[in-house]
Amino acid sequence: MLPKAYDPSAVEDSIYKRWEDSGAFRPESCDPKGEPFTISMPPPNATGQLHLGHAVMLALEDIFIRFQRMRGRKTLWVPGTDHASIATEAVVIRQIQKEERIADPRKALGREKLIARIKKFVEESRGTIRNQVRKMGASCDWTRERYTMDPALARTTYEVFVDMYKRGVIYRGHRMVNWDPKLQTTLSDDEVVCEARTEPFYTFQYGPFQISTSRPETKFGDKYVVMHPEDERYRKYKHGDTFTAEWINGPVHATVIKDSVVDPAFGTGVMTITPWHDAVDFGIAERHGLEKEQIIGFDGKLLPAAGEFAGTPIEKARPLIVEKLQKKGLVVTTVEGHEHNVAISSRGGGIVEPQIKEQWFVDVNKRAVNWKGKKMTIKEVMSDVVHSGDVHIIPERFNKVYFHWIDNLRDWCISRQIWWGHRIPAWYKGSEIYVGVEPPEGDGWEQDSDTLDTWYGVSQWTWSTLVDPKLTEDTSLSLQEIIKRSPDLQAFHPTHVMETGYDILFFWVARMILMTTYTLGQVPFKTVYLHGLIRTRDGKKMSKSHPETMIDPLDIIPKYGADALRLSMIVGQSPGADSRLYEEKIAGYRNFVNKLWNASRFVLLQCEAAGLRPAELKMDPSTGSGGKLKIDEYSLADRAMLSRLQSVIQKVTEGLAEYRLSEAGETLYSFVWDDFCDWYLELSKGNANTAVLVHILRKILQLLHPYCPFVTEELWSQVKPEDAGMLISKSWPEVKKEWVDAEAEETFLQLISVIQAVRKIRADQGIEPSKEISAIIHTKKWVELLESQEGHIRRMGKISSLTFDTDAKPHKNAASVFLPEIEVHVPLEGLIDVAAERKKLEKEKAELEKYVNGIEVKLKNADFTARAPENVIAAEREKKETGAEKLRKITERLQMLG
RNA sequence: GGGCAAUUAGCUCAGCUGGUUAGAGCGUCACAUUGACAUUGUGAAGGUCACUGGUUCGAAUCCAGUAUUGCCCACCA
Repeated sequence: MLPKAYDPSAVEDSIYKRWEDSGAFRPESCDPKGEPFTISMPPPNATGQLHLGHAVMLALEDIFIRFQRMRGRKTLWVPGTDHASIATEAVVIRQIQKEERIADPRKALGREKLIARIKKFVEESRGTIRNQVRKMGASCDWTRERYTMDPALARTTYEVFVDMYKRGVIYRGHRMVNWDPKLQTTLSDDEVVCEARTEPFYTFQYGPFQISTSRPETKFGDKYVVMHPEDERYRKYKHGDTFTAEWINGPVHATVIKDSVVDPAFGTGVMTITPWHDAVDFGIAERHGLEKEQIIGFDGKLLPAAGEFAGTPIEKARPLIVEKLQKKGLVVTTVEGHEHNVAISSRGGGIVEPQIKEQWFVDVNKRAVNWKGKKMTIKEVMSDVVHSGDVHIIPERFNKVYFHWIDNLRDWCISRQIWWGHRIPAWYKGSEIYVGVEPPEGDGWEQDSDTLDTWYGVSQWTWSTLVDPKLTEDTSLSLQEIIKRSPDLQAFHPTHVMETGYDILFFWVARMILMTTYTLGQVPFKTVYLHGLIRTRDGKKMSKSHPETMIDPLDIIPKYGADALRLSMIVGQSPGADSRLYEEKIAGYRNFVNKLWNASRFVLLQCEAAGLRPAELKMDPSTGSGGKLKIDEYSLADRAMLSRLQSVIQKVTEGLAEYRLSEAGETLYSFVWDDFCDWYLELSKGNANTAVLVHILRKILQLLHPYCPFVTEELWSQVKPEDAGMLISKSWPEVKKEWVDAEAEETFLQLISVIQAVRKIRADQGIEPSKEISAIIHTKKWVELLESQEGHIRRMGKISSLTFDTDAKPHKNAASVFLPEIEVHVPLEGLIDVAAERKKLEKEKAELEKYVNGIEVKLKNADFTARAPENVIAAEREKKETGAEKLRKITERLQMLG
């Protein structure tokens, strides 16, 4: 017999092992005729611990996968890890700095040794991650585990790079980049975050002009003044005019430039430019062919161009420069508290300095993708796949965000000045350049020292993980041949769902669309399901700097079980919205899991009492063969429950298929707790139909399995039919239409109403709960059904005597329980007054009739009419038709009321 | 500066395309409870659905505006 309480930590690990050992996670164990269903697990960074973000990702994907697997799809869920170049290198460097007190590990160790250290660190982390993923119950195919630094994935990364280079999509050029002086590397636009700072805003005299800036330290080399071509105030100055201005380190020869990016309304309408350190200025300089000069070094210190300030870090130089200008009398005004945005590195937290550097870029405007029979630009394809619905984003509102991002997308800087990652496959010899997967022949070639942005390689993840690694060892095969010959790639790509946090929609989801459409001519996935951030009870972000705010899945699982954790993150959450998590919530779902456990325990006890083995029990109420009852011989409660079960199966199946996990989960939660436990099991006491009990329990376990796989699998082993295998591979329950019995459900509700009414009488009359009372119940329509349930009603309502009287007339002072046919002859207040109810319905019906009969379409909004009149009319008509349906419903209810 | 979302019970949130008495969980209170389950059961209290207008027979739901909060985007020096 089962213990009284469920102890997840006692069984979870062994259940997981049984699943894994059985091969159930592999598509090869699924029905060979099943349609494939694939998910690529977003690879966690190989930096160590999994957090709640990973936990929610694993829970969601596991639910998708388990549901489809149980339905007979050939499911594949590919796990893996990401080398996470910048993040991992930073973690290891910090570790070395801390533990070995080496100030600059890069310098001290050199490239080879540092990489070796990182590799070792990553190996350990990956082990930890694998273990953590298992703890969550994730049913992914470990035999297909991948890592972004696998030789096979490195090969595909390089092949795509070389291909893009050859077709001119990847280019090398001097461009404005986001330079992180702290980490000594460039960053992509997405790795830069803006932070509002208030700093003084200075206006300086510059020749005849006044110019404003919050960054005086960049102004040394400024020798162009720019204004809007149509600014009347500066009409007398012509484009190309020159003049001499006294400036920080003496006079400069300046030139007037007219450009329409300048906003005449801002400040004085005139600005000087610093093309090397500002993207706008760079654009102006490019348009007019102006000189560019570097003022700030890559170490964040001023260069010789700053004269006496050379070598000073910029933040120190600023007040000194202002002071000097002040002495020269060139400061016009200083406004304190000017708010502007400062670019901060999301990686290292340092201030990002725009610099010009030679870097590798992906050209997003190159017409180089073959898509739907057309040559399109990367941008166009990225936009098209979402517009056309090839990729469907859940929740939909992220479409807008996505399109906005695409519209503003600029070339993607993919080179990073760090060592950990895929090294750029380019070699230089003097002015020669060679780009290829294999190093060039001959001496004197030196490889580019930079590595690729992590997101470049991992953006091929959905398909590079499916490439057959053996094929990539054969250097004579082209990438397209490898793709064609890889069986998994052919069978399982495109993947079905990409489930990830909305915070990496741009970093990753968009880039996967880019890289995969380019290389394969396929979308990487059909549906994008975005989850939100998990926050603390107060709605704050959980952060490493405040460990007390963190909930660690590995602390929670031993205490509450993986199932409870999963439920607490899924049920009651909607996609794309942030949610809060705290221990009481998890405890609530632990209680639910335990409730399920004990309900099963009760069922088993009933079987034992009847001398039956649950495994042998089969329910086939349609035939009634083998001495069993036919369904219409079942009790009211049995039929009502079986009928209710059918609609639950339908709702849950639809919900899961349409990614409405929370809704389906809630349906199950309330069915199990409110219907099955609180009513059906109570009614079964002393009069149980074990076949039905076992049947419903089995269906519940099946339906719940995607949500809480461990406890359901454990219980399944107790109640499963003899010939059935593990729950993980059991087929999903089907709706049996012939068991739907609306009348039984309705009557059952009446029965419950009677019981509740009696309880209420007791409360209202102040009758002590321990004391039994007498009640007379008159029924007309359902007298037979209710008579069969007399025992239950008496028992649950604590009624000492019940009388059924079919001929009784409705009593004036009787309190009626919803229907006039059931009356309780005890005066009481607060129950539904049938007369009032009828009146209300009649009024509503009359009102509806006016509007529903003979559809009169009235257009509500003139604007809409102008735009799409037909649509509006159609929509309006449809509305009226649903109105008609409502009318029908009301009429029906009125008839029921008599 | 642009965009998106949220605002419903003390707390966390449901409420789909407008229509029975606005729901759930937690918390609170009362009562129950010796055999599935105290990780329980039954019930109660608690909401003018942020505000103001509008559309409608009818609005938490649709529209407009306001306020507060949060997020994303952005080259205003």
